[in-house]
Amino acid sequence: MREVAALAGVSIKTVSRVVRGEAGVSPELTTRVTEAAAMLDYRHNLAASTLRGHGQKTAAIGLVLMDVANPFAAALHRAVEDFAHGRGTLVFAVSSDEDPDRQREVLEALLSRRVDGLIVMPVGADHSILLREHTRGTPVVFVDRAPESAEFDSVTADNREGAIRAVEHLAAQGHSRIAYLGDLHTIQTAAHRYAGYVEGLARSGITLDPNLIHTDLHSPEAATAAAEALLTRPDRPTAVFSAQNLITTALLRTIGKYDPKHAIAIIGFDDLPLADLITPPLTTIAQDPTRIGRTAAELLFTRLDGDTSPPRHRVIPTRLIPRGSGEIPGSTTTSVKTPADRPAASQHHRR
Amino acid sequence: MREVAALAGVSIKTVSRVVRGEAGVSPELTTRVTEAAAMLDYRHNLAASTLRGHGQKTAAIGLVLMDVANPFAAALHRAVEDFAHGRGTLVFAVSSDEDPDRQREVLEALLSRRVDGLIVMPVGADHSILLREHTRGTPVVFVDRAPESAEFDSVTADNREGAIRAVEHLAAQGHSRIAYLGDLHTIQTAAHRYAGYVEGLARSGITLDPNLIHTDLHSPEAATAAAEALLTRPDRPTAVFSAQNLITTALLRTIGKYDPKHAIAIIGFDDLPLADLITPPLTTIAQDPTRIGRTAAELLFTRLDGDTSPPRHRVIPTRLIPRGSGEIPGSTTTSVKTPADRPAASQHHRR
DNA sequence: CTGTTAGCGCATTCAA
DNA sequence: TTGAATGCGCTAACAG
Repeated sequence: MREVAALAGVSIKTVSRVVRGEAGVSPELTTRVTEAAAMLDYRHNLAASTLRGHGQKTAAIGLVLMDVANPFAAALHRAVEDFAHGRGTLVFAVSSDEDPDRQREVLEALLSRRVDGLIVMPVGADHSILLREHTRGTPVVFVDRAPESAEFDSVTADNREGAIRAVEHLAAQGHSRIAYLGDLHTIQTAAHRYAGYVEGLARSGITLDPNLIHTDLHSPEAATAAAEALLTRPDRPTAVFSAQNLITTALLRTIGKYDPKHAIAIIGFDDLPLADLITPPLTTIAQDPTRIGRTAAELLFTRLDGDTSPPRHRVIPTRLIPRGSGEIPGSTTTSVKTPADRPAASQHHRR
Repeated sequence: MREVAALAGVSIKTVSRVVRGEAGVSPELTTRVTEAAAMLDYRHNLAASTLRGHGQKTAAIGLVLMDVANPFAAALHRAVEDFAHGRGTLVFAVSSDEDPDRQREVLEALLSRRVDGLIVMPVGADHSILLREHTRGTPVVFVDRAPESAEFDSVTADNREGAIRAVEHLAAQGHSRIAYLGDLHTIQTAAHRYAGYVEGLARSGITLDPNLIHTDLHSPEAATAAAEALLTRPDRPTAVFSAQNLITTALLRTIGKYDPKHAIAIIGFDDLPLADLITPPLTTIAQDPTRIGRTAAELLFTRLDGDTSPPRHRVIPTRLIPRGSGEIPGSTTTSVKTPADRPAASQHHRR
């Protein structure tokens, strides 16, 4: 900057003004400075600028996801990026892998780079780092999962409601043996979806059968094993509610072997890219990651703009997308299969 | 930091040493400093540290993708993140949307934050910013697409070879009317895949038919329109090579209407998440985004470690994954369909 | 093993 | 409208 000033024959401060686009520099000097900067390959150093100026803002935010490559997370990331881009802000997206230790690492890395704010898909129950940082003045928004302590802003999908709808939808098709496959119970969304499953059964007047419930499925292998266990039972379920993306995929890969006629109804939580192209087309409870991300970014930037009102908790509705797999009918009664049910069923699962 | 030093009763430099984990501080002072830091909620400011210290490294790199939400890009991102994480480096991932103007914007944003290096999926032909930055000393690695000027390191998939393999595979199943659907010709990968298509036809002794070729399909709508045009031709193709992900998806969504019996063979470039679950299972030329990303990160960090050898160009092989759709046989001759071909065909497209 | 001094690149006083 | 001084938070080089 000194060199540019020298070459342009002005003071350092004038260069600073031009570079930052401040008003109050004569056009002539402006062009002289611009040219000198170009000539010297000068580039403004935002880090140094931040050190001294404008409220210490780094114009960068941190986004902690379970995995930047997860489709849900990636869509959310994109929405946050777009909003931030409009505000001249860059986003550091990092993966926690649902591992509290790794989350701590990445949070420290983010914080030591003095990000202006944080959007976090929290893992684990220990949010001490975030709490400390929050009281220190860094805005924090939770996404996908709400904190136990409602001190942070949050944006979540309506997991419970979505799960209820899924179960009621299956019950409405005549199913009463509805199985549940879900992720780690420690993950809040999983817990909520399970609660919704239970509630959905209750509302439909169906008695919960523990034999049809598999939780804590956190790997494709575990999901596959659970699906196999379920499908090989003598009294196997007529419908399955799969409460997570990867579990649904594992289920779909497994079910062909045990249910070649597609007699078992399936609803998956969270939409899948090619859900409409598989056989039968997959009925899903779709979340809206783009809207969740945008909403989270909105909340964060509102805080960055100085809003200090009480924490807000936004809940984004889910959407049931009936495509076929969730509309395969079951027998209306639990124990007896009337012949009348057969034709209807076959109509649905025929290609 | 000064406050921490005061509270711990040491000099500011000692605090610096402790915070940075430098050797040569007595255990006693270390704990005193650590406690004081905790008490004051002190956090190290990496930006300021960078300003003064260790070769001006910010421990952040920039990753310019076409879209952080694109599955290929997201997988690549994750690989880069993992490698960078092991080196204490954070990554700014941004989306260019294949738009040169937006790319310029995000590059400026990245560069003004003084990232240590750049991994870029380049768009457009004007790489002046990158060239300037490169000569200024910032390592730049191109991914997915190689620069015309071979001055930068690059990591690309073997697009041409993959396309050749796809076409030869289709030809080997007896197809000779093999259509091509491809993205914008200005995108290097698209051009290479097209070149591979042409070469594949040549090697198989098939005369190229311009009527079966649709390029510059850069939106789902364009892809759908092209697919419809192709499928409603009187002399429609018996096989289609779809050279891009989104185009393949559009094709699959369209083809059901015109080819309910699955008589047309399809190979798609780039693997799809549920490719194995659709009907018929989709044969693809799979890239390895994880390996591409890791390799790019390796090259970048090698440069950051001071390697100044000539530019390297790594080409990552693709893999043909036969799943069914690419193995649907065609008639061995172009004009005559012998009855003998029929049964074989039906075997394949039956569910 | 510890402390002192100087200055990274820039923006903010305040003065001209 | 422009410029000179001062310091942001930190670390390198050099003492002690």
